[in-house]
Amino acid sequence: MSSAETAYAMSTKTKLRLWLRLLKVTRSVENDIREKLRVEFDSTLPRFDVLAALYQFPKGLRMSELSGLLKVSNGNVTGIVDRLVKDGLIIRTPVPGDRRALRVRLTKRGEEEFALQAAAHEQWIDDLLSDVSMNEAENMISSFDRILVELHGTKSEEA
Amino acid sequence: MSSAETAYAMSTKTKLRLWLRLLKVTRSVENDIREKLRVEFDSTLPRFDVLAALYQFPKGLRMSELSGLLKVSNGNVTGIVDRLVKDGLIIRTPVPGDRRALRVRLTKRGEEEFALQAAAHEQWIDDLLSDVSMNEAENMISSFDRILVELHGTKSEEA
DNA sequence: CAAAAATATTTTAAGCTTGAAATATAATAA
DNA sequence: TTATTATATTTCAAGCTTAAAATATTTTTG
Repeated sequence: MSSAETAYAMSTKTKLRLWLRLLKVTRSVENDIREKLRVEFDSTLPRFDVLAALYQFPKGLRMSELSGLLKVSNGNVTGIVDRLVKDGLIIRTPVPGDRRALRVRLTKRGEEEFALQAAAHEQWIDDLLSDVSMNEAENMISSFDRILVELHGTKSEEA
Repeated sequence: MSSAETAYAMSTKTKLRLWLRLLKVTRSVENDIREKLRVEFDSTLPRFDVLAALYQFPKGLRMSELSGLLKVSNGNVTGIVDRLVKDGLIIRTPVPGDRRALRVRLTKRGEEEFALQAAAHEQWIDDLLSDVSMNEAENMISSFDRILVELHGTKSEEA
């Protein structure tokens, strides 16, 4: 094996290790947040994600915009939206001029409820990552931003 | 607002940003791997995770050891194991001396099949993270290791 | 205009996930 | 020994997730 091959193999193993750590950290934090949403707000992570997306778009989003933003399937969003509508946190309204489409937006109650959840969520994350220094966080953020460009770049090159 | 409060708020926002990037990268890679497992091996991430755990323990694991290792619920593992058994990749054997317990291990076929999947998986990760330098990867790994200590430390202190 | 293609959304089938309840067995205590 | 408590696992109900099929509507094309 040449030294180039050796270096390549090392890098492969290191990347695999990186991925496994990334996964472990993410799952650990996710499990924590999931549990807290369940206990403190009787809610779930997918519901939180939908509310968070709609909170950013007060005028609402079409179902397809919502699923595109969250990077989940259309059919998936349908079910979550159904339940949020039933709970009175969001509403579906027709889109004038296109009878196929529906716009979804937060109700007053949904907005108030999400504001509470978002504040708690921010604090949970601050606590969970309390050990991370500002400097370290910023370094990781820029690493991730470059990785994300690569991940999406690869994808769009394929298309 | 004092300058201490300002710094605190900045750090909170930075950590939230870090968490959102972490989540985005992880989900993006996961979606990619999930798709590849589906197309190339007609399998899923949870199945891969179970096989990977069993591959490390040739003598097998009890159901509860398996769910503990994977950090998922007991009932969850039951279903995944059911399907893997049906596909002939793993087997359940009784534990001598304890008729409540079952040990699960890979079959010959399961071992061979997982070896193929693991090799492909390693390559997929290498490709997806091709933009990450060795140095960067190692820095992130040590950051994550410290974060993981914190995450688990917090948990065990609570208990 | 009428047929065909495209778009927006929902439904469906199968699998994943959880917490809680149910079973079965084992260990402990009275 | 028998009742109680603990442990190992499965079952259950509810919700999340996907890809593919089905509906409904709009746009494009012939």
